[in-house]
Amino acid sequence: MRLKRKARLAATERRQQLVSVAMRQIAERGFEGLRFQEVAKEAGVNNATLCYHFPTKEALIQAVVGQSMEELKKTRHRPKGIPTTAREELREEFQDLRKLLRMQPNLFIVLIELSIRGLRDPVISKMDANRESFWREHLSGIIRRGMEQHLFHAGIRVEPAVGALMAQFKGIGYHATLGKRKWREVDETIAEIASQVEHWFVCGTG
Amino acid sequence: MRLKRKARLAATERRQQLVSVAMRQIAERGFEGLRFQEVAKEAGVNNATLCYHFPTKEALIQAVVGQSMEELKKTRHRPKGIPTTAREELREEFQDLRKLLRMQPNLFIVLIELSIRGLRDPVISKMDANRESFWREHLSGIIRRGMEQHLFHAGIRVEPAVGALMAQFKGIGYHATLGKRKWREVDETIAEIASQVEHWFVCGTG
Amino acid sequence: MRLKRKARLAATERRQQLVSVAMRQIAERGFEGLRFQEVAKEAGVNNATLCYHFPTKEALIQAVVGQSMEELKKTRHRPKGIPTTAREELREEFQDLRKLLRMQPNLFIVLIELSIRGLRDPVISKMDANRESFWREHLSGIIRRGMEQHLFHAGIRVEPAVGALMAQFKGIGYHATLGKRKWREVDETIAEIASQVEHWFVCGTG
Amino acid sequence: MRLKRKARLAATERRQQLVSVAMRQIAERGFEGLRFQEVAKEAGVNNATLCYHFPTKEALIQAVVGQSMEELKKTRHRPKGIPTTAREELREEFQDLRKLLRMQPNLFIVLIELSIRGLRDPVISKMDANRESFWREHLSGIIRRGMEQHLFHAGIRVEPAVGALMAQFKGIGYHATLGKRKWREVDETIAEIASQVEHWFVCGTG
DNA sequence: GATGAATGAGCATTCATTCAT
DNA sequence: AATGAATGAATGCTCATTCAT
Repeated sequence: MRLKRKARLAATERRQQLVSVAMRQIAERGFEGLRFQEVAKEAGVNNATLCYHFPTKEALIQAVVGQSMEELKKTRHRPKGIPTTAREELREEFQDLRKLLRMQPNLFIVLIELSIRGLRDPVISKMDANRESFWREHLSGIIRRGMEQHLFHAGIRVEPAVGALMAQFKGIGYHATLGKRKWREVDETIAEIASQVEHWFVCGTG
Repeated sequence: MRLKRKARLAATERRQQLVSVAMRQIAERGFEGLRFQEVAKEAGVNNATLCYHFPTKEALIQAVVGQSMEELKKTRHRPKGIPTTAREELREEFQDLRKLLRMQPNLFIVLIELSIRGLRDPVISKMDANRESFWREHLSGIIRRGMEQHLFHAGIRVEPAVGALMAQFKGIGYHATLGKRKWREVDETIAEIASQVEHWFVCGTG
Repeated sequence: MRLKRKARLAATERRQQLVSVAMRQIAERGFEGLRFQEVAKEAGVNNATLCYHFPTKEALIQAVVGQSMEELKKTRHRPKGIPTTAREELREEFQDLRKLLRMQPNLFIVLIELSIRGLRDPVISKMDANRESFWREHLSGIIRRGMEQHLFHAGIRVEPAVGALMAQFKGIGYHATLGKRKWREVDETIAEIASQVEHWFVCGTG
Repeated sequence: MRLKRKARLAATERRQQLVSVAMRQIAERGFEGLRFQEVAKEAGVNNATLCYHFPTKEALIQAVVGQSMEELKKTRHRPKGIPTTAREELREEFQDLRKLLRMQPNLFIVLIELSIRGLRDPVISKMDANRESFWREHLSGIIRRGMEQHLFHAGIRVEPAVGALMAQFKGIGYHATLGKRKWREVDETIAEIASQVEHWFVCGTG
């Protein structure tokens, strides 16, 4: 009936929408480039409405970060019914990365921005450290299982290997995300590094 | 007469100083966190003096970028009197990275910020692309020489290999810079990846 | 069914409660510091509920003012069965003031705020003027009766005397309220001024 | 030459002007009604110019308070070449008050607002307390001198007398300022109370 | 009677930039 | 070369108020 009145959404839906918009805008303009007004405008609501749902800019950013972490977990913790070899687990890591890069490119931008913010903001830093130690554990597990299964070389020193792996994964994400590369090129880079790593870890590939 | 009399510096010296301060502040607070006022204050000059030397914020940032590139080149293009093998060239790439990480940690922060900015700012994007294609050429050269010298596997596909190398270098820089790691850990990561790459490229290491 | 089910109060009760809360908050933070949100929160109701009962901030303030006036009258117009002398009436004025200061300290803050508001808000100004002329009449009556009863000096000029009395009453209230004094000090001040006034008005005290 | 460019004032002059404007506006609208924008507009400068000279609203208010105190002192500490009796000193207190009320009516509004603010703001409270204890000393001195000179009754209890005096002075200021009275009425009130006090203090006036 | 969601108008403050000196 | 004073354009945020339910 009214022309002006915006469709009144339930709080959760509206928040979801606002976070979505904010996330896209962060990917476009960066954390510091995020403008309250712009988010509101794009969401089609008033400035104050945004403040109603997220009382401060920081709160909005936190919500975006929270959702990013959720999406990360969603990809990682999918059900794996069939037990696999460590070699396949390793391959899947690369596949996950590839899938994520394609389906959630904005997520990577946000994560990179987040890492940088971690340099200055101890709260973010802590979150980042947690995520990383969780990931580190995960990768350690794969390598150890590979060695137990006698699929990986016995001489692998787990700690440095995990560090290298993580650096490589980050490198792929960083290189792909900030370089505006074509999928083909990204796929090749992933394939190349995956082969290299497999060659390095797995027995009998030399 | 005056006690507090500001040393009236020559333009180039003052500019040098201002760029230096700006670079440090960018490393501390990021590009978007850079504040004209703060740079001026830290440099001990007036707000307007900064504007005199760098009429816009963009100009100041450009100067910082320019100097960053200079420093990058300085490390890269040092005189290499003795001709070396491709294998040694490759090793030196990793050594350069290691040295740079240690001696110019701020430079990496600026470079990462720069990459992100490249997503939004076409001027920066262009600069980044130039730097990257230059670097790509350099790495291609090493690999090709390695193959010509029959030190590297004949089957290496140069393009993907270079892509992987670059991703790995970036990964190391990114991982080391944004993770507040200890030198020991960084060194191990570099060593690990360097071994892996060598193992992958060089004949007779399997 | 609901545990947190808000008691749905009758309109008058709810209004009473809200005015009470508002009055306390005005005493705490001043008229301009009064926040709709805060009143609602302290009353345990929603923002909009407050607006339902008091459509504008002005309406809420008016209600507070109204209640303040009621409380003032309550103290003043208590039943005085026994006829008294003007001297005793005068003494009682001071006693009333003393009692009111002790029992309704917030009331004084509100009244002072109100006077200031009267400088800017003609509605308040009018109310204040009414209250004052009513009070003026009351005091005039006492003085005139004192003179009729030959208790007070014959030479008293009623108008200036009333003005002085009012200024002194206000002074006591103001001094006591805004100075965070101890009761003992307040009592002494009242006693001193009361003696002085009596000495001035009443025959045979010189 | 330029039409738009405002005359560029020296910092102190501009600050003086801004404080003046702010003081008038505080008298008109109260401390909380003070609007940065309005002050700037009335002073004929930009919003940001005001911020340049007074970085926060609080700073501006402090400046106004500071100047108010200055003006208070100016009236009080004028040179009194001729030595006087305590009786004359007392009379002069009332004369000072009368003069101040006439020449600096805004000052009283600011002082009353200040007292109220003191209820909530400990900094202001402290300042107010200082001013009051200074004033208390001053009045005590007069009374004591009066007693030493055998002009005042020997039985005067100094502390309560000073308290009463202060309350009466405040009452006069408050009554005159917030009641929009005519000078004639104010003068009569002052005269009345002055007589009363003198009658009370001074020997042989009964 | 009560409320959650939404809003418009307004506010202090920030910041890069300008200009006369 | 350097600066103090000044500014316009934002920006995040507050608050009384509205409205459909």
